[in-house]
Amino acid sequence: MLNINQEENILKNRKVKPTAVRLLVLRQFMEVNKAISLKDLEQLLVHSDKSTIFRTLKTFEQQKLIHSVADGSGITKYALCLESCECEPKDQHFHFHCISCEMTFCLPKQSIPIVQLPPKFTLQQANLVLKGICANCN
Amino acid sequence: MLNINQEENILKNRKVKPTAVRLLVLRQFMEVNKAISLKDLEQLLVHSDKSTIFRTLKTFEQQKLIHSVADGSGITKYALCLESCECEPKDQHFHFHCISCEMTFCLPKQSIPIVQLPPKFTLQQANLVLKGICANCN
DNA sequence: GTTCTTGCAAAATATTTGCAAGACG
DNA sequence: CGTCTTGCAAATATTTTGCAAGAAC
Repeated sequence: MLNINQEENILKNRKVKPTAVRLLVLRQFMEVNKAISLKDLEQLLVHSDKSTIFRTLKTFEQQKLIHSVADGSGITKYALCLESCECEPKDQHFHFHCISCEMTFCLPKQSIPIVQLPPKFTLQQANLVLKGICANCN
Repeated sequence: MLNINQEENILKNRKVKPTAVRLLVLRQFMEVNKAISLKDLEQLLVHSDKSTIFRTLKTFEQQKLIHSVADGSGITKYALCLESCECEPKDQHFHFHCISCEMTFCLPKQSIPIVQLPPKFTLQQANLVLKGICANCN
């Protein structure tokens, strides 16, 4: 299928060898459209090993295919880096965490707020996590 | 000392019985002036038990004396709720995480950026974590 | 064959709970 | 006494690594 080739290309573009598990993990990210944890993936991909998925996440993260999201749930989640997500020198990540269904979504990119830092502090990345109730739960 | 009474009052004001461990934990928060983890406290308060400190943190959090900080380090940290930190319906937390020394500081309150949420999403809290290099490491 | 990936097991790290003894009123 | 707090031990959850077998090139 063309789809598979597309996913393969995504990986190749980031210098990640498109192995079976990696394609499965990438596909999950593309399908769910929200931030998911290692455990989530474990349960979605019952035939792949936890540690393999773990290392896949680290590889993806390193190659900027995904980024980690600390949404305060205590479990590290990961989300796809879309075009609207610039995983570059000055990262900016916006996420919404629903305190009802516990889902975490990426929000479309918006301009970063101007925040005053104390003297001599230099900024590299900004993560904004908004919490509340999502449309489904409202 | 007057100081102790002051700390006792802080606890009493939040309906928390000022026990020995609680006073020690509160004092640590007031002294360090940054976000600290359970493990940090364990090491600072060698004579207090881990689980007691843990429950103290939960109690403090519930009574809005402290709030948790997900700074992406993988370890949950906690920081004092100062006057500048309104742990109320519309929470806003600003933190700075130094990727060099791994310290996490509370930033003084600033107005939260206006962020456009998708339809039917309602906002209750906003957490902004900025990452970079702090003054000490710069 | 050499390098990279995978699965299994297990280690390492973090968080949380059960329970009985003790403190406090 | 009765309630709340504490320490100890241990369970649970989460993240991470070692290693040998297998796949890819």
